[in-house]
Amino acid sequence: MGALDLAGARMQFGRNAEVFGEGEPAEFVYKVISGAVRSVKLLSDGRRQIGAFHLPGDWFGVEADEEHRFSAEAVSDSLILVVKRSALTAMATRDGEVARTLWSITARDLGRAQEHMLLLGRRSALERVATFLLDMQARSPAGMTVELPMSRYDIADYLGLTIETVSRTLTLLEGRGLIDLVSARRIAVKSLPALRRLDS
Amino acid sequence: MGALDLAGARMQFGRNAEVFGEGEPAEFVYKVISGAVRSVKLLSDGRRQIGAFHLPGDWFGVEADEEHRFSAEAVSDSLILVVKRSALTAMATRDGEVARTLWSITARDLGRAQEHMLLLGRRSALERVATFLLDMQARSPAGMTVELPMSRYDIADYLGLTIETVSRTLTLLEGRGLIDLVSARRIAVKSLPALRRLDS
DNA sequence: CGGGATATTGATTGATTTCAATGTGAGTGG
DNA sequence: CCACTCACATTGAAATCAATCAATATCCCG
Repeated sequence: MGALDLAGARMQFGRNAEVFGEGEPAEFVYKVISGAVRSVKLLSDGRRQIGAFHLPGDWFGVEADEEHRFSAEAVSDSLILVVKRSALTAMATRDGEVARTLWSITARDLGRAQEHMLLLGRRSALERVATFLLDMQARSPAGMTVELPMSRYDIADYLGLTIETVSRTLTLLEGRGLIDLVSARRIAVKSLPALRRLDS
Repeated sequence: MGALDLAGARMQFGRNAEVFGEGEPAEFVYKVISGAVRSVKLLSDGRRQIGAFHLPGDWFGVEADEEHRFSAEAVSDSLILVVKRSALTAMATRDGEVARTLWSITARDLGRAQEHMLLLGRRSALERVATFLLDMQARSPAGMTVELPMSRYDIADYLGLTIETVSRTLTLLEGRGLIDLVSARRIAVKSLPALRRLDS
């Protein structure tokens, strides 16, 4: 994905700062350099659905449409690469490879959304949390210790659960010896296979 | 979307016939001419998640990747336009507009998946069913009478509910005077605004 | 006119939410 | 350096909504 990295500015966003809002013109595309970003939709009654977490290396905010379908907020202090979209679409009309890359990013997002859909369908709290931990582990730099940049509240809104249920489920997994709750934001995976067995 | 319609064959699929399977090479792309198609993922324990219903005019099975991420099955007897994918991607490398169209289809799928994600998140059965009815109404040819090509079982697996809950919720909506259950597969919407109020 | 699949309705159970209280930990100011 | 505080997290008890188990009912379709 080299081509897209060109001509971008690096911007710092503080914890909870909004990168862009739902419905805003999709003037830029973004890439996480460090930190973490969440894609958020808010319902009228205040309920919140987090569509995805974006970790270092992930592109986000890439739309085929003219406006952003989600808001994006920094989960923790984050460094973000910001690239002007018009430059890209102009390139895409000339350069087939750029066009193909943009399509791939959208397709990858679609894959993620579909997986997430599956997760939110008829799955128990235990399955949801297990799947979430496996995903975070797989996307973590390395090792069996996972650093969670997000709060329980974020996790709950991502999994379609309450913070209490997330908390209880983590405690349950610890009780079964599958994980170790080193601290609230740091979880050591003791048995990947056992977690995978919960992931159906 | 004219360009994509070229060079396709029309194929008939009977009720419940598989159009393609999850993991199969994505050799063709498809468009519903008449009937209805469901995108399906199966979990190991038999639970099923329906990712989308495709109605006449909808493209489906368009992948950026080399294989299909869902299975597709005819909900009712359906006439499907089948277009060789290699022809398209070849066109896409030469013709920027075709590339752009393919991207748009994927982006539209993404939008649908994201909406569906929202639906499957923390929403009550009443909200899910109301949203489903509104969506079907909006996609229906015209009028306030919606023909449902799919079974309660399909609806349940689409909404992440059981058939009993779907059935009870429809009965509840009828009791409240928002809809009329003309027959199992035909629902008359009596009050669009009232349904919308349930859609948060 | 059956007959089997599909749908509705009823009773009960159970998982998750809700309400409520307590615990923990990071950052701040005395 | 320690106590304080506020946000975040855990734990407990009760309520609730949907799932499950079970029994009809209805509708196509042959």
